Amino acid sequence: MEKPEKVGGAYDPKTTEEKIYGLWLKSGYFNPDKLPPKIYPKKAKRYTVILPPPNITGSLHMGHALNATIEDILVRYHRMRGYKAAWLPGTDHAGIAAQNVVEKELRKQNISRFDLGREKFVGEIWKWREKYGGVILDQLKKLGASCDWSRARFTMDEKYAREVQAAFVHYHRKGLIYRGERVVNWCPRCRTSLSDLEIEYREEKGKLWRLKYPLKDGGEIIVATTRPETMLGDAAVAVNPKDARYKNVIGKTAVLPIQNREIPVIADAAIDADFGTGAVKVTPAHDLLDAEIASRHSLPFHQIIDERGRMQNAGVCDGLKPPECREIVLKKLGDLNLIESAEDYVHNVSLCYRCGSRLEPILSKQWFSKMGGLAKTAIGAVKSGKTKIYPKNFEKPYLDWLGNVKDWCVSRQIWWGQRLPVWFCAQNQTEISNDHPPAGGPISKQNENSTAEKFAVSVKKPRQCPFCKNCDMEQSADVLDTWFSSALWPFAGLSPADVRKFYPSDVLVTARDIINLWVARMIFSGREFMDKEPFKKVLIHGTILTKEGKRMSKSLGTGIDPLSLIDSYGADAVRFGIIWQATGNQDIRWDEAAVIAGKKFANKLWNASRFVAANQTASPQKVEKKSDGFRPRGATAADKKILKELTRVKKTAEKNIGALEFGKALRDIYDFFWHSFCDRYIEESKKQMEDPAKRESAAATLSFVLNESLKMLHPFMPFITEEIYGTAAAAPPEAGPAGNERRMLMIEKW
RNA sequence: GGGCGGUUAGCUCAGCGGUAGAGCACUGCAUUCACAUUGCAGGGGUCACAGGUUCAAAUCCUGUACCGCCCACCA
Repeated sequence: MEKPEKVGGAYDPKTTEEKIYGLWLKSGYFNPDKLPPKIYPKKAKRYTVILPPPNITGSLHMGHALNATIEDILVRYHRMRGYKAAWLPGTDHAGIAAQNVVEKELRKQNISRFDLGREKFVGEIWKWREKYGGVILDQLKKLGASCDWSRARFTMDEKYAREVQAAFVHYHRKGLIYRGERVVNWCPRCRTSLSDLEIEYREEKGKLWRLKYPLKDGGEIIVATTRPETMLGDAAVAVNPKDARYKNVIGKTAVLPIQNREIPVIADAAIDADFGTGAVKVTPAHDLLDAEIASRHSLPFHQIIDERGRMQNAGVCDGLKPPECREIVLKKLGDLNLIESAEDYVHNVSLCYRCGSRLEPILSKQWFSKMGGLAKTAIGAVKSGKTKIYPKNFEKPYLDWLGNVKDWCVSRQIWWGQRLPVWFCAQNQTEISNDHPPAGGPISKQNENSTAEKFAVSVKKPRQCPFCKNCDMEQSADVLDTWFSSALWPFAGLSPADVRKFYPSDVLVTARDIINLWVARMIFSGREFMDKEPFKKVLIHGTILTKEGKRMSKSLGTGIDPLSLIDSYGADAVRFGIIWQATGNQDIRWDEAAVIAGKKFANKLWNASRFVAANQTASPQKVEKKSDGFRPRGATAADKKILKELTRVKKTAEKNIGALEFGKALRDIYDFFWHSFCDRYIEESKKQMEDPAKRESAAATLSFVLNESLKMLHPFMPFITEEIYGTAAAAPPEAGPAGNERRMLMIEKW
């Protein structure tokens, strides 16, 4: 089939996007300090958004694209409304994630981090970061993000890191950070503690064993467990005090099989009489609930699993992994005829959120942040309405979590991150170093916390050891939780002048999975250090899923790469497609058809503007200002109608953007532009053009409506609108056909 | 165990008290007139199910079913 030669041709995003982004960068307008003072006077209001700092390990995925598109819409819209708009970007050092990535790289050469040693290994991560850490920000540029790149921060920048350490010192001085030996969630692969929020659960088919523990005075008590191997660390058997079945067993002594250790039978209200046999083996060092029970009853903590997740000090199967040990224990118990039964049982196992390894609760010395008071301020911020969460449903999980939150383990035993500003007396070392691979020996003594520990807390190394007066103090080997660091993101690392300009920000846009992990912690940190909530609004957007409703995952190959979409359809079309689907706050089942619709729409815009350009009259157009907008002299009914509709759609767009309803806003503008303007008005204008008396008003109306439409669409589709605006097609009538004194659309008055 | 969403055209979703909408897909017609990445016309839905409130319900209330997500120390 032969196609007729076309004069103008279709819009090609590739040839324009790079050029336009270059123009924006050259203008400097992404930096609010460089906006033209004529348009943005000193007293102009500010509008600030902070970019949730992507991990340096990441590459742009659909979630980032959605997040960034929303933020860019808000920033561009407010910039056009006359606000000194700022969007502050940066990246997160992503402690465990980044360390794991580099460890994996090294493993290919058969090198472990311990082979390199701490300093060299951290050097490797820095090298990696130099090479790849900025990739994701460059990818955001492809999307059209109007971030103030001159203010890009990194959470491991010297200034930022120092402020993170200072925050630790501040909390410690206030008594809000303390050191304690507790049972914590431990990842044996990453060899670090994790906070309660850094755990993922997976259902696993296992068995529930009923084991017989003989009583010293004869008889037996049957306990139910999913992990028989942990019986080697048992310190008691517990029952509910109200459980009639065990009334006369409480206080008696059981004899732990295999080790033949005597353990008490105790009563604790935490035991559910309806589960299993109603009697539970208590393993204080390897179960969070058991640890609580143990501390209530002063039971000993037998640490039988080490930092590598291997059995130790158990007398049986030392050095083996727990599942291997389980077989041995079961065999021995079977031989002793102490297994009552074993039934199939589905239960949740806890996994490391970074590497997916099975976690082992172990007893460990860690640093904890007291959450009580801080949680209260974070609750108050939302309850008082000082920080508003959109949509409102997300307030409940936020408040519920804060209402029951336990102290936050903020120390990590990895190497990549801000070192704890804690200095130990070298003569009285109590810190267990994590700088060497654990030998498998005892990692900490039981109930050691009574010893007075000799450490000083300060950002700088103390000149003189306050304890022995003459040692070279050693800094704690631990680093801070990445989320402790990112909790300070709204202000840390900014110059004092910038803090005044940009704190607090207007809106935080993020995904729901980090409401507690990040948002709540930013809110109380903001209150603690800046005495003010860090943002007025929190917008929780949906998650982009596959068309089948499954999570997008790189490893499963279900992910969609926004960059390849941009390559195929253009950034404007991708932004359009994302926002088209982002109505309400529902999760999005990704449909590429929406991006195709965006590409078609871009083409429509392009061609409509060519038509408008071709129909401009030589002389400047006369327009009258009416209360409801502009109206050309001698306007026809059709002219008036489209102008009236334009006024309406503009107001609706303002309302929708204000309400953070971007999908609605876009659909409405789309419908107006395509159907009202192109299908109806442009067709009508063709007739008007033939009548000399109606020609001028048609030309003026075409130009005016196109011009206004470009402005409305610019936050959504910045590249093509900027490109068209730079041509004569969209010259505002009052500016004359050649478009004198044109500004860039990005700073044009909305 | 608790909480939060969802269930509307073949697909992805809007609508959230007044006689069903969009994009894509589908059917028919129309190409020297900005655009075939088009225009015009059209087909297609007992709005998950069952009760209730109302003059009126996809829309409000109650319950059920299925799907999804989050939280939780049932060992």
